[in-house]
Amino acid sequence: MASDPGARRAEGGLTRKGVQTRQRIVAAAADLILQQGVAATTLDEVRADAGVSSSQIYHYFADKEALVRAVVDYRAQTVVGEIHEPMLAAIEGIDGLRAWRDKIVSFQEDAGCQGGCPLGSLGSELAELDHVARDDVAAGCSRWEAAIRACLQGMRDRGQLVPAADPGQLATAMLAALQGGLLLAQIERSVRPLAAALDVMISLTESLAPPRRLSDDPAG
Amino acid sequence: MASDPGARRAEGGLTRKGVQTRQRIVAAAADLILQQGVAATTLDEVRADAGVSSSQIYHYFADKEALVRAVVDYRAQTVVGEIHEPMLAAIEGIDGLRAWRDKIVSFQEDAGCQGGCPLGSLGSELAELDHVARDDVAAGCSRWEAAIRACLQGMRDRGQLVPAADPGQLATAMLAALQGGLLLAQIERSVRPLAAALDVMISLTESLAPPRRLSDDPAG
DNA sequence: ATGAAATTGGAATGTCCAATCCAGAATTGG
DNA sequence: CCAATTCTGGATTGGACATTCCAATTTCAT
Repeated sequence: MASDPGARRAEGGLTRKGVQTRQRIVAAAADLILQQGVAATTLDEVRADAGVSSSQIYHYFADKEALVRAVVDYRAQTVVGEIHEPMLAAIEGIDGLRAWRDKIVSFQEDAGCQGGCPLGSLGSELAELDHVARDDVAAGCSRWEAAIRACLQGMRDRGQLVPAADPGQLATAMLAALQGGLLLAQIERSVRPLAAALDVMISLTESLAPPRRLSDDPAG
Repeated sequence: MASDPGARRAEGGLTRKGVQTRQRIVAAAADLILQQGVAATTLDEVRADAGVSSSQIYHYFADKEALVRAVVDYRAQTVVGEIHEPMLAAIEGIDGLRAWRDKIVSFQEDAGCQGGCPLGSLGSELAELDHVARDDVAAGCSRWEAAIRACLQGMRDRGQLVPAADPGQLATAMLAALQGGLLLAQIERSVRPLAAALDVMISLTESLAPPRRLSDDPAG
């Protein structure tokens, strides 16, 4: 009825600055949680790292649980939506898959194998404590799996994999190997298990390439 | 010098009853921690479930951290030492590997996919918070991996796998697939990812069987 | 049996941390 | 500019939980 008064902007009812502040809080919380887990991260640490005051957190989030859920959404969006989906969509063959593996391995190497998977470790810690958060993580994993499947499906459609190959099952196994490899790497503080798990899965994929035929054009 | 007085028994200086009480505390803590994680498990819950009083916990353990470390050792011993090592040692071929897979999958099915891996989830939650506990989990994983490797090595030695197969790398990938499958199953509340991951790894192992030769005895 | 030491019970303590409150500052549409 | 409303800051509160304390009981070697 009345015209919208005050400083309203986005749908959530936040001004430009408000959106920035909220984002700063989520990012700070996400970093701390990756480093030390949800339970060990206090809102006071988040407050300090984000450079905000205590009441600001409660201005944007109902409670810690709501902030954690925002962190889950943030991780799902960045890890899957902004990193893996584009990378996987650009893959055109086994070599692309190897480059994908190399990026993952060297990223963990640079991180000193700390924190494990930003999404998977959230799932492990929250699965039995917050069913909404678990569903959100599950949705992220589902998206991730679908991106891998689409990559493999594309390879099969282009004749780079035999028709008998099952992109769905392979994608599930690939994601499991990735998650397990990240976990073992975190525990062992070495990328060895991560690299081995991905290498085995990629070798398997390579073994599903159709046999070379004389009519194939090697320069294609 | 003086003869050992009082009710001393084992090396730890505990009587029979003391050992039982301590064991009851560790088992209760292990169950609670599997269900809801380390941070969400209070010592008061452990006290109630174990049927002991508060001071007893502090009689046997210096603090919560010490109890958690005891739980890690307990899990490593039961999961790896008492379950998987014997099972893997008894495997004689691909069929045995499939039976191993079936037991893991139906166990998780019965558990409603709750809790994930009793050892792996501890690793995920503790890796960045307690380096001693992380080392203990790493030692357990290392034993687990060795048991899988010995199983595959045995198959290769018996000529069930081609000489080019690498039991070390395969075992690492198998454990990663298992851990990742357990995590995804916990998040998705379905054994689907766990079954798919193990099936793919076992199919791969099967594909490493040497080709049938006419001189082989099909009844052997 | 007996006494020294281990074991047990329950109440008390102190700290940490999530969550609240209210007053003051910044922002924006009109 | 101005008034409405959002945004911000710091102090406060209340509860949960790990940890401590001491007295009472049980256990076991001799």
